[in-house]
Amino acid sequence: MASSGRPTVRDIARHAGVSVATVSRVTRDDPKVAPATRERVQQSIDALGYTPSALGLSLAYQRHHTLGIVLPGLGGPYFAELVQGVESVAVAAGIAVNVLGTHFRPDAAQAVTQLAQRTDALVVQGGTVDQALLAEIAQSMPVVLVAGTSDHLATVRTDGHAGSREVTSHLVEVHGHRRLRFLGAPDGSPDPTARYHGFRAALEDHGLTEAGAPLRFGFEAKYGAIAARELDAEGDLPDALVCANDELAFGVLATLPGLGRSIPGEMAIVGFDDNSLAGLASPTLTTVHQPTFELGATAARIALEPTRDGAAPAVPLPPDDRVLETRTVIRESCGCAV
Amino acid sequence: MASSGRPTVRDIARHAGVSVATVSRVTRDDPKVAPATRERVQQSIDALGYTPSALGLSLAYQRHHTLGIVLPGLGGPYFAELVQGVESVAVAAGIAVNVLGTHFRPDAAQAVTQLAQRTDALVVQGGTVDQALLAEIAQSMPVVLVAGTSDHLATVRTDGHAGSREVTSHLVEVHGHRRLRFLGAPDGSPDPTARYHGFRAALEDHGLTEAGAPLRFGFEAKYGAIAARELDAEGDLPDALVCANDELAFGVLATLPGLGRSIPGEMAIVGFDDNSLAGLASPTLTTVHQPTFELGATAARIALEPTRDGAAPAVPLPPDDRVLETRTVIRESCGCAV
DNA sequence: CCGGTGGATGTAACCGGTTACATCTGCCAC
DNA sequence: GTGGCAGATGTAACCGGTTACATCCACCGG
Repeated sequence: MASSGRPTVRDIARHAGVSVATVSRVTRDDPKVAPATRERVQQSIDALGYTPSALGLSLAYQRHHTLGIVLPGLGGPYFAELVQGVESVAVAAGIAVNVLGTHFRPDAAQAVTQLAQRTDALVVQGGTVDQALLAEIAQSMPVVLVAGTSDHLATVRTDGHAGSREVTSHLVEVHGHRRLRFLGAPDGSPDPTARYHGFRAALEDHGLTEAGAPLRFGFEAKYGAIAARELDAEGDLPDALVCANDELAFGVLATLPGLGRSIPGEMAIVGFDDNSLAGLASPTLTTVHQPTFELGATAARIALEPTRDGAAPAVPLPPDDRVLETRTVIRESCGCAV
Repeated sequence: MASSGRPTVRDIARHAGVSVATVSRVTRDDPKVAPATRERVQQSIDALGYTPSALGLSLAYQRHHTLGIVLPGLGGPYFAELVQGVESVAVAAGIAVNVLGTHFRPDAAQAVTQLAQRTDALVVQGGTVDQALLAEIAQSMPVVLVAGTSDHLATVRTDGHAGSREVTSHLVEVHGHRRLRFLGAPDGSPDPTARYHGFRAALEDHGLTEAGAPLRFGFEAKYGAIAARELDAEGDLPDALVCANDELAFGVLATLPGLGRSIPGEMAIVGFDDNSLAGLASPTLTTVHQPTFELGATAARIALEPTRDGAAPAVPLPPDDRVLETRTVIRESCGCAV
């Protein structure tokens, strides 16, 4: 039945009049094949259009040559850039990337468990998966947590607390703002939480303890727009708005001026991430730069390290905590002229 | 060596004192097992923490229980929503989704070929993969092209030409604009191309043949911002700007007003897609609604259809062309008061 | 008492690769 | 002429599941 479906090693072996071992040697460029035989096998391979099955290879090598990455969802430039960072490393190592979005999936835990079965290592965005589950998975394969902290896992993150504290201090010290609010839900994911705490720390540094409650919203641009409309409807705006990420800030930026409220005239605004849009919108966005691409690339490097030389037994990763630098980028939206 | 690594069927069989066939019957809920035996096997399974290997299952069933989706990249709400549509169908069918971003990958063709090996069906966004390659893959597995046309493939799309023509006509007929420009590179992907041609058709309908060249930019918000700065620098704005998607429109919206140019006062603007942000920004965005989620869901349904009952031999899909409805949504940014 | 029946279980082949080890060949040195 | 060796190739087991078919056994009716 060589006719149905894709040809297999045994089809090639029969066609070329050799054994499967020899065919395998040819496909793997094993030098222990006589030139004439190699030539004959190669012709059969070309004639039948043979490609080794990924499934068979995975089974034999006990390796999938695939890296899994778990995110809440695919929306927004942060995740897009993170994934690109991961891919840049994986692709260079000849490893495929498998992206899983957990947002809106009730069966996230199960989906991650399945993903773990189809991959050699996992890169997980903080706040997407229960840490107990992750710790268990991490016992049998490399798992790297991005933008989160853990006693048991390898982590890669930036210091959101310090960055947020610094940019908030700028608003208070340089521009003299005193009524500041935070936009973004400071619970759930570790990143927004750290940023909120940095914001609070800066306020306390300056004796501003009466800060209003954070505006609890999701992290996509549309929530920035919704928040902007609410703020406008409330009447008086705060002096400055510290957003959990740039996306939210753009949502505000695309809404408030249209409602007749000037930025930064009536209200200053700062973001977090330093998106590609941050330096281009008007006013340009004051924000905290974080190396998102590098975050993904570093996580991928750590995750793939134990898998590197073919033979390694995919040992679990030791706990570790790598912190990448952030940098405050002052532009126009805080009120600074340029 | 039952101690190292995950337990297999044979480990369970030994532990429970039965054959592998019986273990397999228990895991598959085959009724042909005596209750007492089933109980004993189940205890061994629980004791050793056994889960059938996805790899073994795939090999035996010749099926991956995985659907692949190919996109240019993960940026922007359009793709996020498309993926969610695909996932909604796949997850309900107990099928995993594997997302591949081809953007910035020099080896896109190879990556897609690999993906095809690890999945049962493919959903491909138009303009990401060479059609000849797709046609070849489609001979051995179901492939659905989203937002593209083809003589040889099953396709699902919306009529971007008609939608774009309609919204452009609105700008001309209702608001009397005569100097219109199109934002977005009208080559490469089929979607922007169709929208550009619809735009041109509307102009010709009204005898406006002197339209300027399209502003050739990518399709992310940042390019909207760049275009806005260029337009502002040029001096006089067109009467109206027709954007290839909402993202671009928001880039413009987050930039031009800050440069002192009012929208829609000095220039009207319309988008395409009807993002979640479209009704929230200010001015609210006039745009063409397209059922993005449904686009993904429909594509997934078609792709998975031949795979549905376990036994089917994954027959290639017959060529087909399904067109989903679009609807023009008039809001404020075209100049209409609300 | 014996043959037939059907339910429970085991054996072994198969899915598509890799690879340890065995075998076969030709050549060389003694 | 023969033993040893090395290089080329084949055989068969293995990775982790499923499943056609064989086997075993208890029970039944004649």
